[in-house]
Amino acid sequence: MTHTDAEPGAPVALAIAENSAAALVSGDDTVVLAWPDALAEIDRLERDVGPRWIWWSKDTARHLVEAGIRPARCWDLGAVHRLVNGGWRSGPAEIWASLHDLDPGDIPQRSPEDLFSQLEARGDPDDPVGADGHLRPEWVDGEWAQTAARVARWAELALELHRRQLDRVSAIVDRPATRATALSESAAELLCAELEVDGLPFDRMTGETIVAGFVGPRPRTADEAAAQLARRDEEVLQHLPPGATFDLRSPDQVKSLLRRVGIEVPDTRAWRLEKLVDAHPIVAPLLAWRRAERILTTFGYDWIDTHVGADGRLRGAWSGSDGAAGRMTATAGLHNMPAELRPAIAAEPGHVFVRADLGQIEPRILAAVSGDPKLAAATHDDDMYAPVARQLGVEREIAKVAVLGAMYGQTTGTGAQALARLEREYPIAMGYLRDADAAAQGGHDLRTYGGRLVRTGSTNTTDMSERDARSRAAARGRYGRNAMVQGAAAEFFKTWAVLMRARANRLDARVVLCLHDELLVHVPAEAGRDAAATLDACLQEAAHRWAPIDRRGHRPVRFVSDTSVISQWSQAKDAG
DNA sequence: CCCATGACGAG
DNA sequence: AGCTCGTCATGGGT
Repeated sequence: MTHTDAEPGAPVALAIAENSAAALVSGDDTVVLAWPDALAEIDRLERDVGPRWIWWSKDTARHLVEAGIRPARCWDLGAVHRLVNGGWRSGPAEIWASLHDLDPGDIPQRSPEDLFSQLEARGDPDDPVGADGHLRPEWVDGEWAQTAARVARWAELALELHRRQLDRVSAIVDRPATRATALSESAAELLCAELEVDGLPFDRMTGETIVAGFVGPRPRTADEAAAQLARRDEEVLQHLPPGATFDLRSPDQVKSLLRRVGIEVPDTRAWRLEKLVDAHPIVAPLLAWRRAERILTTFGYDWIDTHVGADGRLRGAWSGSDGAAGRMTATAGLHNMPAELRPAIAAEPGHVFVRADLGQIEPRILAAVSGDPKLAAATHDDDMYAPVARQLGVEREIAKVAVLGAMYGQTTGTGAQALARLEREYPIAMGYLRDADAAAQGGHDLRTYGGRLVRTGSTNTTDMSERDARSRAAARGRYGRNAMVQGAAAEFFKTWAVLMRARANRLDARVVLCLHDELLVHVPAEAGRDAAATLDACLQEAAHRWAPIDRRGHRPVRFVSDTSVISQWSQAKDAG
């Protein structure tokens, strides 16, 4: 077999045509192996050599993870494309177009009639590139997987594009961390494949009991379900004159309902109604109805049936970065599960969770990326708002609101006066935010500390009123401000997460949930303490990469986490 | 059937 | 304070 002379970390491109073949390409050497026999060779290479696997997307990674192979190093062309170019789209056609300086707007779409019409109009099926220089959509959609030679070509293209991406990354000279970010973003995408395959331990009995507490027992017939609905509607409607019928699911009708009882509101959002619970006895039941309705429609029995497998794992689709600031995303409600349902996220028998969340991550990140020494000094406190408050000569709460307001572009409220002092005491950090705001308002794209492109996209304001145009620009400014901090925080979080992923294998531990500033790790009970220590060590390593210790043995920016060993996700820091 | 909007959960 | 995301609902369009 070939590739035996490869060095650790040497690029080996991999393409896998599901259930048929896998191609491995390194340098001039191309091998195609039958699937699943190819797994043995991939596994051997991973053990003996440890190459950097180059692939188009997480799809390839999933094939390995499903087979029990957990690679150490990879380069994900899609993930790096999103990093360098911003935005959501990162399919092969977009990657190809970008690296050949072609307009992504010209990427050919496969029109419906092509599905039925003559083959000859579509060009040579062995040639991935069309006359316009773009990847042919038919090739991208599946032709690449139809013969061994084409699978090999697909992997060869990946290897070639990897070289081009490396050049692009090197060209981003004002963001020297970009290369490191490309690696951690690739690893984060691989972690996403593992999160999809592994799933999150979910105790179905507990989950169904919690749901029942909101909406009653699981209805056995359609009539029973309808009766339950009617009963819950009646809890609200009984406060109206008899005969009044309003559909509580329609915000417009709820507005009419409230008008009937003398309450006039521009919208019926919960935070607005909560102020009006004393205005009429119908408001409190209405809010309770909304909470139950959310459980019923989004996190009820259907949700459990759809997303929890027979193995007691809750599964969704994961993405390593969204199209804005680059945070991880997940479907199946994994990122917005109501707190009441968290007891259902339970470690399996003989296992525990190690849970940790980063403390005050965004202001600490701001101190790091802006290089403000005074703000950095404040991060040495466990609660960095305390020293900031002393510096400003205000209450802690005021200081906190002011710092958050500066990062998020707050325009009103009590933070406003402290903002002026913030500008004076921390001019470098505040200047960093102001620059981001101004650039975004001017429609200039930004790059985070880790090198992610943040598109601000100047919208057409010609047929807008002056007021609308100004408020639009202000919103873009806030977006830019926020994205620079939130984006860098996301990069830092992913660095932490993928370090833990790498170290966790030794303990049979698995990262099972990533939640923006929080990690949940599932681990055999006897290794719980060890895993917790490892998680903290990974944070220190991530911190070292972002804020290296200086000549005097001094770490400029300190990062902190709250770590606990628990058996249910609900046992957070206060309880556990 | 697609799309915009409201509403709401999480961070 | 503000920003993201995904999800479900209605109600307007095609």
